[in-house]
Amino acid sequence: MVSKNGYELTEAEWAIIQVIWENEPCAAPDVQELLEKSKKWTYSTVKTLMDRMVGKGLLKTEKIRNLILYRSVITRKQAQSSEIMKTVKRAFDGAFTPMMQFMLDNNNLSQNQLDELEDLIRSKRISEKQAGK
Amino acid sequence: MVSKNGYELTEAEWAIIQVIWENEPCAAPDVQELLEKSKKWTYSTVKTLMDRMVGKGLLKTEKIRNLILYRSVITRKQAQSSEIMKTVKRAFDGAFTPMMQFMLDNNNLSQNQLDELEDLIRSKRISEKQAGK
DNA sequence: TTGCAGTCTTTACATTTGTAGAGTAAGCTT
DNA sequence: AAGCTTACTCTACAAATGTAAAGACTGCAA
Repeated sequence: MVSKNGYELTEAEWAIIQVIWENEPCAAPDVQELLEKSKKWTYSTVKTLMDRMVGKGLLKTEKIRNLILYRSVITRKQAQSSEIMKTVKRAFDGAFTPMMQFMLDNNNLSQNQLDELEDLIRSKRISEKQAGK
Repeated sequence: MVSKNGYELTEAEWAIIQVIWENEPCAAPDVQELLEKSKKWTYSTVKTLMDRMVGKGLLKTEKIRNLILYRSVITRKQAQSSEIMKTVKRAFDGAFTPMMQFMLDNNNLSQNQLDELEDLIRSKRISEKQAGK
């Protein structure tokens, strides 16, 4: 199952799909209301964006009587992965380790964060070893 | 010196600026030629893109007789950093550690890569400790 | 001096993205 | 039944992005 990699969400689309992931399934007016604070979008704007996303296969709809409910087609993980892919391709020539190295070097993380990461790597390594890769 | 953070390079702009970083200073025809293989852009296209980038402050020019030389205004690191910032903001709510965690979990790195990272973190931690942060 | 090769300038056009107004349909209230 | 409310549809429009053709300039070769 090769998940078609490459969901290029725009800024606005990210805002919307995040709300949907949290409230799935939900109607356009709700999404608009939930975004009222952060974005100052009108209902029209939100609805237009959502319908475009349906067209792109990012969302899907289900009509119940005269109400339209939206759901996401892609998971948050898929979207996150695509986003990272895009960055690693564009800015690091597709190489992950350099990208992580860059992040370690440039985002002065706290000792705790570093500890966390080290733990993560260690357990990761162990599980990989067992999986024999 | 607060480097204005937020250089949103588009896909095409990335392609171009990479060539420039490698060949700085360089003329439009050269950039076009160097990209011939990967992108199938005509001279017009490349030149238009480059001039727009000058308008955006991503590149600058210098005219020598009747030849125009281009240079980058931002460094590769700045661009990389912006790219990562964008991703972490959009897709990880601004939190770095979760993003790195995600990368560790989802890009099955080899043992060697994991080793490398662990080393990096370790030395990072030590230098931070000495810097007393 | 004429023309060609190389470079630049101008203009254009389709698509995508952000943003939204205005009109329409349908159910609820009185 | 008339009107209000809610949700939806259609249309629009500016800015950004991708892509490029056509024309203009200029220095060198014949």
